[in-house]
Amino acid sequence: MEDLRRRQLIAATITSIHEQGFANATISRISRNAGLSGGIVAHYFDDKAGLLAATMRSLAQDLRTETVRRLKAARTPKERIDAVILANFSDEQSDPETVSAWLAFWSEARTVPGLWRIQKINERRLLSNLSHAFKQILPAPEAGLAAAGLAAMIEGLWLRCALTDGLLTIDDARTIARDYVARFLETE
Amino acid sequence: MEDLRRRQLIAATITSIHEQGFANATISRISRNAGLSGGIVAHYFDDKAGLLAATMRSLAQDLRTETVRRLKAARTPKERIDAVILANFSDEQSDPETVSAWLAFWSEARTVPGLWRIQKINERRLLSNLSHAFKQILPAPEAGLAAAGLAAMIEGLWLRCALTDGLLTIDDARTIARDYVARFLETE
DNA sequence: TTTTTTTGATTGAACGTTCAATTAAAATAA
DNA sequence: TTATTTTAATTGAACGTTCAATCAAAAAAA
Repeated sequence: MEDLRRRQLIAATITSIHEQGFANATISRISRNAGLSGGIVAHYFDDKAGLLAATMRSLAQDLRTETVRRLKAARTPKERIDAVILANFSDEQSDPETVSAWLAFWSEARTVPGLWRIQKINERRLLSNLSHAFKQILPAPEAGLAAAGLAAMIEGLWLRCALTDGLLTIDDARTIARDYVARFLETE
Repeated sequence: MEDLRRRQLIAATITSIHEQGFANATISRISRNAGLSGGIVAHYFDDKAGLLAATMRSLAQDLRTETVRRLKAARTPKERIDAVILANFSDEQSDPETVSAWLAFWSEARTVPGLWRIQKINERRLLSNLSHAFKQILPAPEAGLAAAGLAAMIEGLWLRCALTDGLLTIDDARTIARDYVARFLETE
């Protein structure tokens, strides 16, 4: 029951942020979206800050699970880089609600310590996955540049997906990211 | 006097967003930061929404001015692309307060029509500047990919500058963006 | 003086939190 | 089984706080 309710409220938080913006994602709106009463948030998450932190943790966890799953199937460094790209642009990770929520949390995390920690861990993991793989196929200085560049590009593509309203599709994003990687590898 | 006050309040809005986050950028805090009283906002901007829209417009205007200035000095398509990169990563456009404010407005613009229009115009201009230049030195399909890719990368690098706390410097960002462009041009 | 600018107190609405009351479920006893 | 007790889950209203908006009054400028 506890797990179900927590999942319900986290899902309703993401939906609320997507539909009305972070500022209007109030406890009463979130709980109404979840089909529950307002008081339930305090029961399962202590307070609103707890619900928001749990929501961001849930988003990070989903992305991590998807990434690990695809990395396991990858055999070469090149495949590992592609796995990270495909994980970030999978259907679940790049649906509009998820992307909207990520964008809101990026903005919010800057000044909220509890969210900042989650953000840093996530960011480190992305960069570490990419660095490790690039270092096996490129000389050190170029590998660092490729990893930082691809990490920035992935998040930039997410941002544009959230802000372009269909002008840039997930498929375009995949193509652009993969093309970027290919340009590093074809000189070998 | 009117221009001075408007500039004061817009600057105070950007500072407030950077220091306390968008949610805590209240009228009383913004006006206190500007050394003025709370009522002044209504006098010069009607209401808070007016001040926020004016702030985003001011950010977009500054970026536009800087871009136009550098584009005028550019002679070749390659120089025009570099001008756009250098404008986006100039000292004024990429200082922490400005980047924090942009991030907050990106998030907010999704659900606020008045901000969404500003965002769309800005986005179109960036893409148009890049597309036009790339089309003069690359075949059409590759030019579109390069323009979309560089636009995403520029915003992704901004995002990382706002969220990495000095781990990625403006200088790194410039290097990564320029390297991306170079990889398109060296195959010619 | 008249007009413009600025203040700061006031208002009403909306928010997060808290908590006593209610309901449903589970455990125990008859 | 049926009745009773206990536990847990959930509600919804009340409270105090904070905010944006309003406005009458004061200050400054013309």
